[in-house]
Amino acid sequence: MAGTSLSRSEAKELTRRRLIRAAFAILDEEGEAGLTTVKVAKAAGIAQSSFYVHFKDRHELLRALGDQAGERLRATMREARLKAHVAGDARGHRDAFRIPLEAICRHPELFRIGMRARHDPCSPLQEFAIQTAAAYRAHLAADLAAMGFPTESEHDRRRLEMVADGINSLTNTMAVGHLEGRYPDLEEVVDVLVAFSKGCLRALRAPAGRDGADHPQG
Amino acid sequence: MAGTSLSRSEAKELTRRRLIRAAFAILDEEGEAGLTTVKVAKAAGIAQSSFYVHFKDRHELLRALGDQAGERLRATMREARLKAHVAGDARGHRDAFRIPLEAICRHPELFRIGMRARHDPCSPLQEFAIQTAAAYRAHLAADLAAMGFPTESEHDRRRLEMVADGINSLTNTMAVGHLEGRYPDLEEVVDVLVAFSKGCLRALRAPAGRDGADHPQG
DNA sequence: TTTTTCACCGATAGTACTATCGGTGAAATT
DNA sequence: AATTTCACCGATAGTACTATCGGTGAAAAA
Repeated sequence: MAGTSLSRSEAKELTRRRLIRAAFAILDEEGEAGLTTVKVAKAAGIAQSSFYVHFKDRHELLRALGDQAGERLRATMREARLKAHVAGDARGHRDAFRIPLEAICRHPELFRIGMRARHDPCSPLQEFAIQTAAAYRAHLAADLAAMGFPTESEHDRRRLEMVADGINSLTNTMAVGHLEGRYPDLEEVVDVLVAFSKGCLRALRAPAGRDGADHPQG
Repeated sequence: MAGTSLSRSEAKELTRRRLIRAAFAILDEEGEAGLTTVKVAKAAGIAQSSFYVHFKDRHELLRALGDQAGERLRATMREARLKAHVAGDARGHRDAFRIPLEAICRHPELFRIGMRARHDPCSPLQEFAIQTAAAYRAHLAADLAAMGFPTESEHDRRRLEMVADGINSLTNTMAVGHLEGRYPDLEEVVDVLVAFSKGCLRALRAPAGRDGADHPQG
């Protein structure tokens, strides 16, 4: 092996990274209930008691996991914004859906963990998951406004939020289907997402649907 | 109090029901990690050891919870089918979205538990949650086919599944938003769901979109 | 009335995990 | 070279939960 001798701080940092990597793997495979100091330490190749050299307690590990996941997410969103700006209009539109899908596929374990934490009230990661969803929603809402959604009235803005929320969940659902092998062609997934959003855009730009004047009971 | 004297089997059945009710409450509030025999028994007002009079072990309780949730869901879906058949076309369309939403609002704790279990590999309820999602998807796919989605080719059928999957997740997401108070008007939620699905229907019935002939890479 | 059944109880053995403590040897510092 | 630092170790106290066991009293059966 090359470079066997590491400085003490380098070795510690490496061990810490091993712990976090092991924690993500366990979190993905066994859920939060399976994430014990015993298992994480063993998976990282150190004694259980040495876990506390790196983290004050179990809770601090979870906080570190959330931080790291958030960091990775922000990087992905920066990248997505950049690419979308560079690309043209129609192409940028497809990218707006493809890039998040690709990001999910790059780190599916992180995505799955987030999906789980989203609805788990006893998870320290729940707050992170909710903030993540909100951030992605805001990201999307800006794109949709640029696409032509009206944003004048209070009603319009709430509807925009609902649509962004919807497209977010659609993206997640399609990603799950893709990861489970049900929708193997990612371009087809993008097609469906585009159809959903474009269809919705068109339906909502037309002032009223076809069922009633506005909506029957206010 | 009236009818204080219950037969032994009646009293036992009542205690069992108290246990299940307590279990659902704890599952909703604290997640599956908080669902211990200690807490459930205490919440139901019996000794921890007496838990085992009613259930072989902790796992059997979870199975019972899944069974009960499934039973309630099937009843809801029967009801929805019935109402949709009775109602006319345009009205039935709105109902197809409103009825599941109302069912969710009737038992939000059950819904939340399902959402959580859906992505939790160590949950005995995961299988139930996945089957529930699949059943609802099938239910919806039939409705969509009736609405005019093409179902001839393999490609069409997969796309139909994707759309059903999508509408399912949209319904869930809107329900969450409604339960969290972000989308207080249920009719508006139905509007958005209708717009999504009708828009998608229209976009997909037209053979190709506007970005490319079919989809670039096959 | 006498006997049996059984839902419930308290106590407890066994298990798994958290977090602390003193010890150790190699890296870092002096 | 002598000393200090500290990442890691094994041992262990403390905690929470699961599941079993023998006992109890009232309902049910005889």
